[in-house]
Amino acid sequence: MAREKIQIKKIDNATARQVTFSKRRRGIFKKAEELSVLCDADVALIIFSATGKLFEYSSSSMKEILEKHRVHSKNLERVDQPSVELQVSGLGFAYF
Amino acid sequence: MAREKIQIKKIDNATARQVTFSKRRRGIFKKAEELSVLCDADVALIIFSATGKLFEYSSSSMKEILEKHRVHSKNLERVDQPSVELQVSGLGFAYF
DNA sequence: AACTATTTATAAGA
DNA sequence: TTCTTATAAATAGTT
Repeated sequence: MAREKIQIKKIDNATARQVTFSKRRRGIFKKAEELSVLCDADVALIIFSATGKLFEYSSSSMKEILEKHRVHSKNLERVDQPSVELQVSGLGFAYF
Repeated sequence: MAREKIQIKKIDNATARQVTFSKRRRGIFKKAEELSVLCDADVALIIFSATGKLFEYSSSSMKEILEKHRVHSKNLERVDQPSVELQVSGLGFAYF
């Protein structure tokens, strides 16, 4: 989202991909934090880099959020996609 | 990020909070999807609204990502914050 | 739900 | 990797 518009597909160049990963990882962590604060939501974000490195953010206890998630997942009711463009390779769900 | 700059604190008005939650939730799901595609990363995002409703996104199998996370968490090595501004109430970690 | 002024995120370059 | 900056994208307030 900057000097030039880019296509959302895997970045070929490994160095460029690493740079983008670092920048966007920071960005999404910030978004997660803002969402949790602004909307009083509980947010957990887990990211594994292509090299297997783990990065995580949680607005409260990761352990508790994942446990709450486990309980909710037991009684899944409906599914929802995040947006039309993201339905190709991504999976968006909403459980109630 | 729009007509006026806002402070990152809980939105008082319940209706406004719900609207912002919906907008930003879509935004962060998109960011999660883009990050996973561009950087070949595996991403899991779990959001509980203030009313307890669960929304989740995962670039691949949520179950598998959480299992991989569980294994990684067993041997935590170091901690890292996402950004200076986000250290107040948020928790940012990186395990290697 | 749609619009748009403005802020924010970020791609490319230094 | 950190900084800069032009531009794309997200979004706050409004309708």
